[in-house]
Amino acid sequence: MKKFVLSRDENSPESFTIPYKEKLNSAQLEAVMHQSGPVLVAAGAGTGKTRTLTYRVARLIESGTDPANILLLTFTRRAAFEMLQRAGEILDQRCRLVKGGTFHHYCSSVLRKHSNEIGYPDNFTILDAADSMQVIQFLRSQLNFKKGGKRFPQKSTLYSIFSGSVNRQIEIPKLLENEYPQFMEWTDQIVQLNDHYHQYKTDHFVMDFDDLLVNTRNLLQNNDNVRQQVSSKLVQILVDEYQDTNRLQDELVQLFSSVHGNVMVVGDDVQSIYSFRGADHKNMLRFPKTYQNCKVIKLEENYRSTSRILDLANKLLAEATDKFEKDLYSDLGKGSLPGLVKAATVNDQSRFVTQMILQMREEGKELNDIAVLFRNGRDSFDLEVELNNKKIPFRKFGGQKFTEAAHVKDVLSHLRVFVNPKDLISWNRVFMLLEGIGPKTASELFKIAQNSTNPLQPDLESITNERYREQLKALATLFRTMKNVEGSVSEMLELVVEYYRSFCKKRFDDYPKRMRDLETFVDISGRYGTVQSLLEEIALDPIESTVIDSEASENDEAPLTLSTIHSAKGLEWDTAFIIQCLDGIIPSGYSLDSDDQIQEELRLFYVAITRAKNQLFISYPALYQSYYGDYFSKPSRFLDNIPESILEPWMLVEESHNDNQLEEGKNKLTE
DNA sequence: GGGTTGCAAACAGAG
DNA sequence: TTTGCAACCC
Repeated sequence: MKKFVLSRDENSPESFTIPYKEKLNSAQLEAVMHQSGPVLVAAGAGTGKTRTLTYRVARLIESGTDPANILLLTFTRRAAFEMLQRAGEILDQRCRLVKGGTFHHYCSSVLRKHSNEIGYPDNFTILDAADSMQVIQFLRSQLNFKKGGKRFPQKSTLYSIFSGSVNRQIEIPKLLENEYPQFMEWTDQIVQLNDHYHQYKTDHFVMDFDDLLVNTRNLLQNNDNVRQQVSSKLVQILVDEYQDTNRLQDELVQLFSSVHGNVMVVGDDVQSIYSFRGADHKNMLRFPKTYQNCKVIKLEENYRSTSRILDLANKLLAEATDKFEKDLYSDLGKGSLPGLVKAATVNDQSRFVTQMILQMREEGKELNDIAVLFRNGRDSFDLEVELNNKKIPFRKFGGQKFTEAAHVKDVLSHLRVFVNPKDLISWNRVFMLLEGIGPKTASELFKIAQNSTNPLQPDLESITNERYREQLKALATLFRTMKNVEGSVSEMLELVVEYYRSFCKKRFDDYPKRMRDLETFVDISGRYGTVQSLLEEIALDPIESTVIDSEASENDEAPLTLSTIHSAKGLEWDTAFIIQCLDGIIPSGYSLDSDDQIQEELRLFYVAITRAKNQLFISYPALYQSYYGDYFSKPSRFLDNIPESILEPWMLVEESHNDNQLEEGKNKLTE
């Protein structure tokens, strides 16, 4: 095919309203002003990656690119939202029209538009990881694999296998051989189960996260009309956090940019921390080879952290193998020496963090300039209690999500069958709430519902069992009343929540708290236009638990941030605490038998450290309390070779009335 | 047969 | 805090 490029009268730099030259360094400016063709921006931590993307969005719009023809792909929805908001502030509201979001979001919107081309209706629903696992579990029990008591992999393992195979584009047998040799004897059964899983998803009009990417890729690959239609609207494509994209996403970028070829990817290979999800930082190394005439721009000056924090980061990275050589430097002064805090117990660690935060707040620091970072969601539990006691408001990112809690899933299942009556797993959940109904009866009822003219008002004639006939009538009534208020998402949700109240009471000891959660959920559900969009948004961007909690509280002080390191990616704070830096936590105990995985844990630790602008505390408890008992623990191996001149040891001393003279460099704890 | 209940065991990271 | 499994009731 021939291509004719329509030229446009570019604005001259002088006519821009934004003084780009003053706001950006030369490398950033080059990236922002780049006209057309592929570009790779290799950007170290804190070198103004976000700033560059933000200004580029504004610049493109100023130069006359229709904002609706710009696609900004980011790692989280929040990141896209914040960047476009910033762009809007420096330019104007046109920036809101830019398409921004994650790969999953964008693919989902493409698929809704073209669902018929791939044999789906447009009301397909999205399975989150837990839903997918339930489907797998259901199919597994149907297939009934049992053989001499040999262990068949758990549903979560099966899910990782299926998902890994898709995202890395490796066949299942090969993947088993490489990563799960202990399950190789089950290869045939696992492959068979995967086939059933695929069949299930097409039969029941559901897609999992991976399907959003795969189906979009397949659609664009197999249907040239659609590919042209989609990619001709993507005049400029920007991809953030490119080091954490996988093979499949790489292919998508190629398809999206196939008409215009204007694609800028931005990333930092040493911040690649998502290989467990199939991310391959070699995408970055490959990029210049895949795209001919690709320009490479490096951002190296760090604008975030003081040099003492960078010294620690650089020192740590010296241990990393397989990376681009890169030394971060900054002009922000030396700053204070990062501290390595040894606490006696987990609770002492929490008291230290809490008291430091209180002290900083006293000195005028804002809580939202401070973050506490950790490896696993549960590593902050003790601290959360301590913060609550001291009435310090916080928001937590990562870990268990609000929408993953059992009571929320119960309620959502009702909405899901309402939108997509073929969703068997949700029906099962709905039915199994009823007294006397287990998996077997639930499947029977599902069949009855499917064979009825309206599955939401199933034909109950054939049901002889009086015991649940009444309950099923109540359920049918619920769906009928929901239909009546269709259009008001909050009202529909409220009906479900009221219906659910008695089940909640029966199922949970802490039912008042759970009901309060659900009521808050009703309150915030007004922001979703339709039930379908509520379900979609929630699957692709689950609500954090603390959002629901803080919605209820009246405190308007900007809160402290607690976050897993993974969720803290791309963000920065004046002060950061990294807690639970124990060997076995970071690096995670799961990673110890593979060198590649330990390297990834090291990069993760690097990401954590480079979140801090001014002050950094790394802490660990000397005695670690696990559910199984207490044991003495060793600080992270990554700290082994760090000299005290780079990371200063702190010790915590209990305040005592007859000893007021504390030595220099020591800090005290008070009750 | 099918549903419920109680106990032992394991527990990442996220779209 | 959830999940798998075995023993126990309708």
